[in-house]
Amino acid sequence: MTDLIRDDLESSDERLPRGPRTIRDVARLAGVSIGTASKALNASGRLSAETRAKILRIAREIEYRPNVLAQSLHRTRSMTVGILSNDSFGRFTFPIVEALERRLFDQGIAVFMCNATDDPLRERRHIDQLLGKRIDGLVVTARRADRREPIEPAARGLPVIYVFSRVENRNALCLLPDDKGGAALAVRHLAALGRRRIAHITGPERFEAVRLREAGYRAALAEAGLAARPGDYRPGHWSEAWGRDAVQDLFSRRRAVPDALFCGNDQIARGALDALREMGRATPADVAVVGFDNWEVMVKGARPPLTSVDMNLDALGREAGVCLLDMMAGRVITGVRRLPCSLVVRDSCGAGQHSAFE
Amino acid sequence: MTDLIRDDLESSDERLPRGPRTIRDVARLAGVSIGTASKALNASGRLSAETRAKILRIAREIEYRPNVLAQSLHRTRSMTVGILSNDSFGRFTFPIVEALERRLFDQGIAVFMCNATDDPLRERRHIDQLLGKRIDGLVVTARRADRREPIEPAARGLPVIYVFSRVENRNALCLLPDDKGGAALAVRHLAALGRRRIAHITGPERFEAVRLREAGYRAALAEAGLAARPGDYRPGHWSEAWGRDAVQDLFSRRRAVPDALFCGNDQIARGALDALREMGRATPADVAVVGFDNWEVMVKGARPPLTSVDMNLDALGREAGVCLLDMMAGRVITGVRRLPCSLVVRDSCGAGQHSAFE
DNA sequence: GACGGGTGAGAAAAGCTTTTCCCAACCCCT
DNA sequence: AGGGGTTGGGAAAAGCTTTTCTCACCCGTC
Repeated sequence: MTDLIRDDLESSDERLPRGPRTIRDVARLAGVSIGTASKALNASGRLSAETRAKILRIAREIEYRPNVLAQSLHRTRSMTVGILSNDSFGRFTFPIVEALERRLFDQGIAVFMCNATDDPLRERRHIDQLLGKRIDGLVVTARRADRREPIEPAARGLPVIYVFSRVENRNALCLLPDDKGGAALAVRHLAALGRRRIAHITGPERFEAVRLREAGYRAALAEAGLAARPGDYRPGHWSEAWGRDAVQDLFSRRRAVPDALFCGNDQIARGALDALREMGRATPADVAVVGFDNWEVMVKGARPPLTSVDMNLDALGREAGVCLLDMMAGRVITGVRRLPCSLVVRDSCGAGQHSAFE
Repeated sequence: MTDLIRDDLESSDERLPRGPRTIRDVARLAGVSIGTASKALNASGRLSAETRAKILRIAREIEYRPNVLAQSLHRTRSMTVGILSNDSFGRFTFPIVEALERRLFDQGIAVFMCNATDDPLRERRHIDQLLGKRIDGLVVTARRADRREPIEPAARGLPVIYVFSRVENRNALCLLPDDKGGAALAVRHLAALGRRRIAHITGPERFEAVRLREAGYRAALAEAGLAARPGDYRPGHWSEAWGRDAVQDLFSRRRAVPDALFCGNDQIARGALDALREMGRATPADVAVVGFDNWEVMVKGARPPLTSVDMNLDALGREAGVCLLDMMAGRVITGVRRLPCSLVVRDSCGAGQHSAFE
C-alpha cells in the first residue's frame, strides 16, 4: 500500500509538474474528493479515522503546504500586515519592527516592510500597494519630531496604529514611550544619589520628546526640592559635538558647576563624558552622567559605561502587535498610550550595577 | 448620468457593504460583464472607447483596487518576496533590506520581513510560513562570522539569494562586500599619503571578514613596498575597549611606533582615536587612522571625523533586488559576487575632504 | 420488511481575477 | 439579398481552499 503510493508519487514527476502541491494532489493520491481532503487537513467535518490518517500521511509525504493566498481569498483575511516607516528604518524603528514581527508571527501573520522616507507620494503608493494586497492591519512609525497627518481615510475599516509618532485624530491609536516619565526616572535617580545640581543637555526643542523630557526633568527636580538654575537646561542638537560644547560652556565660565548631567540621548552623553574627562572632571566622582536611549554600542563603549534610560522599544513593538490583533478581532482602541521607560544603571552615575525599573 | 451613478453609489451603502470594492461592483455599476470590466482595467482585449472610459471612470469613483490575492492566485505569482535574517536585523542588514525593498517596490513586489535570530526551528517555521504565502523569492542575510547551511531544498525552484553570508553550495548565489578590496583601499590610501608603518587592529579571526581584510592589508602593504612588522597585525574584538587597549600596547612598549592605523571597524577606530589623544599623539599629524563600516553616528562623532571604508550596503541590497528579479524571470545565477567598497575620506587620515571611490 | 437515524463522503458554491473562446450584430461587397 | 470579415462584448474556466448541503448506505428497531 505504502509502496503503491510511493510509486505513484515517484512516477508522478510529470503529473505533479510545476510548483507547489495543491490539495487536489492530496485528494487524488488519497482517492478522495477535495472537500474530504480539506476536512482532514483542517481537522473539521466528520471523517473516519482511517481516511483522515491516510490523507494526512499523504499530505506529509508530498510536502503539501496549503496555499495561503487561496485561503485568504476565501476568508477575506490575508494574514499579513504592513509596517510603514518614514525616518528610513533605523536605530529606533528596528527594535519596534522586530518585536512586532515576533509577536505576530505566532499567529501566522507576516509583516510587509515599507519605507516611505518622508515622501508623501511614495507613502501614498505604498499604501495603495498594501491595500491591494489586502493587509489586515497597518502600523505607521515615523521620526519623532513632528505630529504627522493621519493615513488617508481610504483605508477605512483597516486597523491602523501609529507607533513612535502622533496624529491629531482622536480616533487613532498612538503608542509612544513615556518620555516625561523616563526623564523623571533619570533625574530622580540622580537626586536620590545625592546630586544637588542637575543640568539637562538635550536636542532641538522642535522635538516633542525634548519638551516632554524637559517637563519630566523639572518635575523630578521639584519633587526632590531642587530647581534648575538658568542655563542648566540646554537644548541644542542630538550630536556628540553638542554634548562637548555644552559641557565646556557649563563648566568653564562659572564657579558653581553641576554635579550631574542628564543628557537627552546617548551621543550627547558621550560627548559630555569626553569633555568632562578632558577638563579634568572625574565621572562619576565629580559629575554623574545619565544618557537616554540605552543604545548598546554607545553606552558600553563609553568611559565609564553609561547609565541610560531605555525606552523599551521592544515592549512598544510587542504592544503594537497585541493591539493590532485586538483591532483585527473587531475591538476599537483609540487614544494615546505611553509605555514606561526604565533606567539601566551602569557606572557613570555613581550607583551600583543594579538596574532600577520603574 | 453622472448623477445617476452617484446616486447609485451613495444609495448603495448597503449594496456594497463590507470591505473593498471588487471588479464585480465595477461591472455592475457600469452595466457590463466582469470580463469586460477586466479588459478595460487591464487595457487589453477589444472594447469601444466609450465602454472603456466609462468602466475606468467608475472604477476610479468607487476607488476600486484589484485584489492582488486573487491576481496572484491566478498568475501563480504572489508579488511578494521574503527576507530572512538571523543576526536580528541591525546595523548591517537594515541598509540592505531597505535598498532591496526600494528596488522591488517599483515592480509592485512587497517584502516580508522575518527574523530568525539564529534559531534553526524558528527559521524552519518562517520558511514554512513564507512558502505557504507563495513568495516568489527569498533573501537570506546573516551574521558575518560563519558560513551557514543552505536553506532547505524544499524550496526547490524558489530563487534564493544569500546576502552578507556564505553557503558552500555551488548552485547558490552569494552577495558580499569585497572585504579584501576594501582593506586594500584603505591601506593604499594611507601609503599614498606617505605613511610607512601601518598597523591593523581588528576583530576576532573567526570572522571571515577579518581574514579577508588582513589579506587585503598585507597585499596593499606589499604593493607599496611595505610590510607588517610583528605585532602590527592585532586581531581581537569588535569593541572600542579593544581599540584603546591595542593602541596602548602598540604605542607604549616600543620605541618605533606606527604612523598609521587601519582599524577593522569604526568602534575600534574610535577607541584608538581616544587612546591616541590621551597618550599625546596627534591625529592625523602623528598617526593617521582609518576605520571600517562608515557608520555615520560613529565616524561623525569622532575627533577628528573618521575616514572609513564604506561597504556600500545599499548597493548590495539593490544588487540583491536586481538578481532576484532576474531569477524570478527564469535566469539562473550562481556563485559568489563581491561588490566593491569605497573609501570615505575625512580628517583622521590627513588627506583633504575628498571622497575616493574605487 | 419497512422506516428512522446516524455516519461518512462527495458536489458545488463562493471568494476575485484573468483569459480564452465564442457569438451576435453590423458593415461591405458581389 | 446573401456571404464574409470586423467589432464589441459575454460566458466560462482556471487558479486553490473552505464550507454547506446533500446523498448513499448501513444499522437497528418496530
